[in-house]
Amino acid sequence: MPELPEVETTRRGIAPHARKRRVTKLTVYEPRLRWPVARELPRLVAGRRIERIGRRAKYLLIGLQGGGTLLIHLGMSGNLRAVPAGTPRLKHDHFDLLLDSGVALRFNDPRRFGSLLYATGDPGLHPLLKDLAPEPLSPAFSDEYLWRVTRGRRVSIKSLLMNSHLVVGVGNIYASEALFRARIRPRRQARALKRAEVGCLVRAVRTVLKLAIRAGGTTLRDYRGADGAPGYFRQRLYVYERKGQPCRRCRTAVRMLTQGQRSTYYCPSCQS
DNA sequence: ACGCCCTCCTGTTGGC
DNA sequence: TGCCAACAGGAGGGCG
Repeated sequence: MPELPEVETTRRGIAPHARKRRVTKLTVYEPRLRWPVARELPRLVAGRRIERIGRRAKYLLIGLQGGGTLLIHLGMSGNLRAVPAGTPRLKHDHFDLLLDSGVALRFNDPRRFGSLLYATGDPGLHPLLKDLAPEPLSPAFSDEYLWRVTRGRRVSIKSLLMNSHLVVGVGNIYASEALFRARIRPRRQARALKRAEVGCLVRAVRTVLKLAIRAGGTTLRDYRGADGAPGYFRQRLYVYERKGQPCRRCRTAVRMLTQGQRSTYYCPSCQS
């Protein structure tokens, strides 16, 4: 589920609840997530004020008074929602961050690919964050940057878009959508892209992520924002999960192929 | 360094 | 209807 737009939507939904609040208690019901939740985390965060609620790539960052930061990753099927304290726990609810306002930030993740980590000091120096590519909505993600990292790469451009050491925030949905918008076939080798195509792709990535954020993300199955509402970008998808259906630009049937064990969708007529 | 493939986990879907 | 394989939004890690 959650690619950058969904994580950003979650961040925006959580922020009004979390800002300036104190963490009353962290309750971990199921520590067996993608990375085991540190046993000492509850006593480490209890009583501390939340000073900042940020995002880096697909990680939510909850900055605490005194310098530490909670890192929350939603994995494939995770949600973080603001619920009233005492709301009955459902299956796959793995932790509650209870706030002094009586709101709990509740993490639900059926597949348990998500994570709850803690960084001391600068979260950007955490091992899982330190080698991430620039933010796609920042100036650092420039034509020049993508041109440089695509040079000499034999990997397909679609797989490259999903490599978080080169591009962050773009997952399986938005990789297909960005390539459609840039009119580039997903199987092209990254190194074969022309300069103009790279520029077009940078703009396409930015545009699709911004539009999806504006729509509250894409809900295919599980995804819900912090208030429980689905995202509405699904109805704006051009190719993703539209195999066999007419391309919304030219009416040619959308095709599906497999790259790196992931499904890719494209229009054989619009994209070359 | 690079690129490919496997893995973690549960739930849903589609084919027989 | 039931069973089982395939597949699902991420991404670290191991291997050649």
